[in-house]
Amino acid sequence: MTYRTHTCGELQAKDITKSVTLAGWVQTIRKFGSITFVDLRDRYGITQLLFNEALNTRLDATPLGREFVIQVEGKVIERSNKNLQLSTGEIEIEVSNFTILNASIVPPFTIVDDTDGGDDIRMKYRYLDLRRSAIQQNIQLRYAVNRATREYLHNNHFLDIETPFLIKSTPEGARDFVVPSRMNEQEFYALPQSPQTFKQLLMVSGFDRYYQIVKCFRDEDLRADRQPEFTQIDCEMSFVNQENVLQMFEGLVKHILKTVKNIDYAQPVERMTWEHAMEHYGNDKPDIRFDMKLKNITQTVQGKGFKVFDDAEYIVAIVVKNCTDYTRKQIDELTDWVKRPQIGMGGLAVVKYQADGILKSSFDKFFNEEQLKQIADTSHATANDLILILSGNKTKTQKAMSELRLEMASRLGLRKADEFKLLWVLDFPLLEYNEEEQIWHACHHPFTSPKPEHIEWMNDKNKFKDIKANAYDMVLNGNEIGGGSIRIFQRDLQEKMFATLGLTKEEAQEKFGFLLGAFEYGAPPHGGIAFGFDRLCAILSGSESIRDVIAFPKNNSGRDVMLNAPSAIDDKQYKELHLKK
RNA sequence: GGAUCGGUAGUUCAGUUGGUUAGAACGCUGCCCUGUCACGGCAGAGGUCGCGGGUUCGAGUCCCGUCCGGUCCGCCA
Repeated sequence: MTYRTHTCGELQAKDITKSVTLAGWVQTIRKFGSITFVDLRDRYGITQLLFNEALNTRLDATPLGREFVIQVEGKVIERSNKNLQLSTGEIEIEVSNFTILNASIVPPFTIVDDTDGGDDIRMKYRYLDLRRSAIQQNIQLRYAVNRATREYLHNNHFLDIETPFLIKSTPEGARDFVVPSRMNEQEFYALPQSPQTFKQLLMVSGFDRYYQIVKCFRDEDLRADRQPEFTQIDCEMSFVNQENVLQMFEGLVKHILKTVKNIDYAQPVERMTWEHAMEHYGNDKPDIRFDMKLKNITQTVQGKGFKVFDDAEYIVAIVVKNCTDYTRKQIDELTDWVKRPQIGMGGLAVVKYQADGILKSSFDKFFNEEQLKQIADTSHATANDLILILSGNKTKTQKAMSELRLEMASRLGLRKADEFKLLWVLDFPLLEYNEEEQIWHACHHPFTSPKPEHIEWMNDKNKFKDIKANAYDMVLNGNEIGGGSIRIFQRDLQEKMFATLGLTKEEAQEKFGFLLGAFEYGAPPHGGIAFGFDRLCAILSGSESIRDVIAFPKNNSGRDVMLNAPSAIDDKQYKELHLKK
């Protein structure tokens, strides 16, 4: 038996008079006395069926309901009223025979693009949600990105090599998911946070160019763009310097943009140092689709008797073009916005550079016209511009202004979903200080190579914060989509790095002895990068959350609400795994 | 660990200062309809207002606790 001769998305005017068999899901039923229209859906599209009881009394569509799976035989005929919104809108099927392959109870939400279902119910019935064409397109885009990645990397002689999921728990970084070992009492595997050490060992083994589109696991709290299990495009290369890596992988992203979105990204990918990004954008992943850079105006505004400024460590401005018409109400609303706990600023100072050249500020009591002009000049504002100013502790103020910059751009429509701007952020610090734990952590990871000229600073704690690494992030529209580094490949430097991070020699040997050992047998210089595959797919599909590009995602609490996982295990399992209940 | 918003019909939501029998839309059921594609018309069914406690003559509404979900901070080498 042949279930179908065609899909629901392919029949056109040229097929008129053909006899066909279609199978799919009932999307909607529209009954008009003795004739009934049924929209039949599969992943390829929708085809309208015509059930005409005047032709045959068996063609009564009354038994059908939404989401029934049916098979129909019939003839392709021309529609009297065409529907130009459907690819199959010029034709319909005059049904001669139909079979209900499987009935459906009434679905809890309607299976249409603009569904009435909320997140919760859609996740519980994810298999129904996945029938919706909007989600199906995301999943198809994900596959397209996967294919484009494999194609590019294969053409550049990368090998896809699988690495194990049951590995060893390591210190630092994210929390590990842990798996108890039945055969090795009181011992545990960990699921990999990334295949980092394995790919480095593959370089030692001479595989030269490796990649994997691979699941990684981190037991940390979730966000809209963070899942406990997520997918990376994980890559590593031998005998490369930083420039080689940047070239190779901006090529990859350009290839993906071309293949998946048909975008010719001809211009070179912009580059800036981490320090430059922090100073001019207030964060390490600037959105460069628009300007509105942060301007440090601390020197310009202090000493004028305005306590808010005089007491601040750092005062920063952004210039919002053509917004002097902002009303008091809008300014008050922005002020409330920066006062929200997530931003946590005390207030917002404003200077309006009016079209007539007159400057007005929210702190006119302390500043005369000329002093306001100095602020305008320092921040490169001209007539018609609105200057927004935040002040306070440097780190917090930079971060808050970075958020305000994005918020203003969103309000002004400057963050267009169909515009893609790539950026390399370079020269990240090697180390960062964790106030809470009072220790230095690796900014990227402990295998990242410091810049050679900074290696000697690893002997001086006071210079730790100044050590830069050969580490780089790729940023797309203000999202970190990938990050990597040139790695340490000498045993002594790696040991020094572990020591810097506070590991004793014994701990380093216990946790990473295999890697230190490998470095003694002729490890080649190497480096690599890993891209957040889910995040990349979310951006390319215009999705707000990576959940929209993952077939079976977890919710905010790390739960799979469809499976109801995680769940309790039975007593027998506790016993076998040598766990106490 | 913390902040914040939400939980009312199958679904998405409204519900005023605490006050009669808790509403709308979509969906669902039945009937009518030969050209719809957001079909239309008529009729109807459908509710433990997340859960527990309290205040009150009276609680969907106020208070306390708790569970669930969204977003964010911390965290995410």
